[in-house]
Amino acid sequence: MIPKAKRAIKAKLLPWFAENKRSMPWRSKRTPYRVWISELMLQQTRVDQATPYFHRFMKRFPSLKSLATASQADVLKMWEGLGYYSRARNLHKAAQIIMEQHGGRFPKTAESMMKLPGVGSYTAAAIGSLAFNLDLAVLDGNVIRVLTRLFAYTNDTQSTKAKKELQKLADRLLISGDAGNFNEAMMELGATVCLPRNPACSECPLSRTCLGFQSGRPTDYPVRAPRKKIPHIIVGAAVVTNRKGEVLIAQRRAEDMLGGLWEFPGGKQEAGETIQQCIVRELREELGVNVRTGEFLITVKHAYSHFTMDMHTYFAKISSGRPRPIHCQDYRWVDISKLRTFPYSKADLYIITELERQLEKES
DNA sequence: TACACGTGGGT
DNA sequence: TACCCAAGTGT
Repeated sequence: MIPKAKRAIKAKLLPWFAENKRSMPWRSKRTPYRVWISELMLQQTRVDQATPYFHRFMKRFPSLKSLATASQADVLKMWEGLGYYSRARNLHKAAQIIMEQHGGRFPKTAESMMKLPGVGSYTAAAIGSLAFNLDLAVLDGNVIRVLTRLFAYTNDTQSTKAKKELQKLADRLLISGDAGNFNEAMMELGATVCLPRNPACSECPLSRTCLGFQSGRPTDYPVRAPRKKIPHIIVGAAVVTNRKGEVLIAQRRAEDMLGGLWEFPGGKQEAGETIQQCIVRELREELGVNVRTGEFLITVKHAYSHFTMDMHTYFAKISSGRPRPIHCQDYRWVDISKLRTFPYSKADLYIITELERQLEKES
């Protein structure tokens, strides 16, 4: 079965890929740096979403050195809106490690790459195959779907055992000397033909070899345990202004979710608490100030990876105390026109947009 | 090992 | 609407 599949990949899939590959900016020049950035951006992210970020990022940080010497805030600002911000924090750290410990040269083996923060087995194989032509097979969501259908593989793909077996399968199918094309072809097939819900088997170059297709139920694969339900929380947040018309923003702690990003201070509503009481308590805990809440601004409804949130946002004024960074990394009083120079998550960007809209309306 | 970690598009 | 999913990694 494996030799037959391998022949089909060589005779059918690679020619299909040559004909059907989409134009992507990082394909033009496959330097290790460019491949690294693109692969990180593409983790759990669609090509269309990552593409504009890649262009902007390469313009702002054209070299490894420019990235390593930048501030974390600048790197996060370029990553703003892409999500999974640990990717950006790790990327920045890794760039500094490469400058300091590798003389500015990207490491050339999978083992040394995987010592870099944020580079796991997938990224090491992707960079190795695409930038250094190493015989390394990637295993991502696409490849898992293609392989489980191709071989009608029924183990839960989230198990360690299945990951190992599927990696071994990919290793054995890999076309030696052409790993980059093999990897991209497998992923491209998964992304455009071997789709999760509605696979286009009639257009698939591997359908004659595919046990999933022959079973008539390709969408039975991959097999995985059902997801758990995710919780919903209510959050109160404050746009605190002072007499100068400046706004108080706080920087999230490095190790927390959205670490290093800035936000309008606030937090999760507790049982038996009104949203105003929540805001007063959170501002006291986070920044050591007492506030009076004022007018309602906006409710931001947002879905994170592991919970959903309604963030009720009110204006507020400090009634006593001076801000101190207690449950945050830093704080700043910022003119509204300068708010966007700091990096935020999407939820807080919605607040800024609403703030600007109201300001526009008043003038 | 299972869960934390963002966001946007598709059905 | 609510859920699923996407070129994963770290803990």
